[in-house]
Amino acid sequence: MIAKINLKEQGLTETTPRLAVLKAMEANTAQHMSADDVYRYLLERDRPLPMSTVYRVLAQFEQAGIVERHSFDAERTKQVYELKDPEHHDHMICIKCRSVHEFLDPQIESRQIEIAENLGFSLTDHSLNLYGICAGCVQKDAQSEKTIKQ
Amino acid sequence: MIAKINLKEQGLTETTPRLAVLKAMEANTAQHMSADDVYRYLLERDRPLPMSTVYRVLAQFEQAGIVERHSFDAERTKQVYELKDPEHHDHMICIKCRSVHEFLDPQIESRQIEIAENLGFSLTDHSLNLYGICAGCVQKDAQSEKTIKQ
DNA sequence: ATGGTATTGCGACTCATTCTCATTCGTATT
DNA sequence: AATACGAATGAGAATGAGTCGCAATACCAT
Ligand SMILES: [Mn+2]
Ligand SMILES: [Mn+2]
Ligand SMILES: [Zn+2]
Ligand SMILES: [Zn+2]
Repeated sequence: MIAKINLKEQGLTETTPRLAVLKAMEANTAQHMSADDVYRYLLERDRPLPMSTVYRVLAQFEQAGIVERHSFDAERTKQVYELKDPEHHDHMICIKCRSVHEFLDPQIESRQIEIAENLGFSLTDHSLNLYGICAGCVQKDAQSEKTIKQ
Repeated sequence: MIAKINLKEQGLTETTPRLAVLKAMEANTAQHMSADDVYRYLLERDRPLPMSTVYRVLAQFEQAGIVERHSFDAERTKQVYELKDPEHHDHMICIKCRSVHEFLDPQIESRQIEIAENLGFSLTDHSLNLYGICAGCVQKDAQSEKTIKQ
């Protein structure tokens, strides 16, 4: 449940493109969306916005703390956005099916703070991504192993 | 201390470009080097290699497990490489001076494994980056605060 | 309405990285 | 030592995500 976002309260005037992008994000809270995902969503479900505007608005939203940007996928770096979770969470990404699990581990969170403190670092942010093979894909893998052996 | 690397043992024939890139990496273990850093290092200290070859060789090294690739810097994604640490470590990056501290925290490491297990994930890899302001930059910040107030 | 500021649309641009392909190298075989 | 053949390289073109510049619009306060 992400609180209803009011652009004005975030210091952004309510323009048509901004409202459109916000709607796109709110309609897809289950996913992490690339700029292109937003672009295509609006093209199909709403009104077309040029990519440059999509990027610009997402950047404005990021600055305003409305969305968060991530680069999963160490390699092919296409960045993705999601509405900012007032809590905060980290991500576990399946390298087979690209599915993403979100989690929050208090132990890890507090260790990070301790580590930073010990080094005299003033911690402002962090990103933790776990990569692996999700339960579903592990099973599929086991299946095809069998098939091959037959 | 990173063990002497033998290309043949890693399944790579010893060609001049490969040896050059390897030397560049070994001469700069204190840093995380971008492809361009490697390129410029070789240009100045050794023999010029085309960027395409630098990228190609670094990719080969990555596949062979000789180097690791990271994208620090959530924003301007220029990737960096380092000789693979047989231990493994995570990174804390100063957002002011771009300096990088390496650390390894057994608690965090083992929590990650537990988290993955609990979700049925088969963990293959992870990346943890802490962002903040390093001790040095915190001080500088404090200094300039004072100066402004005068 | 008027003027001034903020935002948008459009295309051009950047720049890291990858790709293509002709040439060259490495190595095994006659 | 010539030949053959796949592997690796060099040079530059191509790709593609993301950014920029700027004229046209929209928004807002007088
Ligand atoms: Mn998320
Ligand atoms: Mn490192
Ligand atoms: Zn999966
Ligand atoms: Zn610093």
